[in-house]
Amino acid sequence: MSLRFPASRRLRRRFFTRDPITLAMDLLGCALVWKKGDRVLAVRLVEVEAYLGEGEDPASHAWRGRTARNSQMFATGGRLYVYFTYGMHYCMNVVSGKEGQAGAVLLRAAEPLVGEALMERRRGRGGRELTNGPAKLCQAMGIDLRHNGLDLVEGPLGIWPHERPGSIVRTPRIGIRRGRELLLRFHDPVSPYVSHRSQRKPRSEH
DNA sequence: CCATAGATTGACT
DNA sequence: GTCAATCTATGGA
Repeated sequence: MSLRFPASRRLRRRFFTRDPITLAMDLLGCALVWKKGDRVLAVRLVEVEAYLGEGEDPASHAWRGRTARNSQMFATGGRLYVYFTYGMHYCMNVVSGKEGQAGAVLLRAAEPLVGEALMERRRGRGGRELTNGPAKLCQAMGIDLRHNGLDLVEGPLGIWPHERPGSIVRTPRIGIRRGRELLLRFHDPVSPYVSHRSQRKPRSEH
C-alpha cells in the first residue's frame, strides 16, 4: 500500500469554512498529514467532537466570548486550535466557519497510517494506545502550543480525503458536564482506535 | 473488563 | 481558590 498525499487533493479553505457539525462528520475518515522534508506522519481520523460558537454551547471554550487562549476559535476555518489542559496535556482542534465565527472540531482519535515507529517512540507505547485519545494523538503527532494557529490549508500540516467510514455513530461528548445533551461526538464504530470511554458514566449534574 | 486517584499548571471566577 | 474538551497506574471483579 503506497500512501501519497499530493497537493492537488489536499482539502482547501472552503471545506473548512462550514459549520462545525458538518465539518466534524466530513473529517471522519480523512487523513491528517504532517509533511516536512522527507519526514511524513499520517493518521486516519476516527473520532471527533464539534464545539459551537459564543453563547451557543456551554461546553465550548468560545462560550463566554473571545479570550487570549481561545482566539484561534474565532479565526477562519482551516486553522489549528491547540490548547493546554490538566497541567500537562495538549489537544488539537480544526477551526470551522468563517473569520469571526467561532467553532472548532476536537480531534479525539485516529488510526496510524505512516510513521508509526516515531509515534511509538514519542508515546512510549504501541497498538491502539498510540492515538486513541485527544492528548495521545497530539503526543504521537508531536503537536503542542507552538502549532496553535497553524494553517492546515498550506504548510507542513494538512488534511486529505482518505477512507470514509462505513457508518457514523453520534453520542454525547466526553469529559464535559454542561452541553451533554447535544450529541456532538462522532466516531467510526468499527475502528479499534476509538477512545474507550464512549459510554462512560456521566458525572453527576449537581 | 471497570473504577478510582493523582499528576500538575494556567485560565478564569 | 477552583477546576479543567486527560492520561496513567493500580487494584479489584
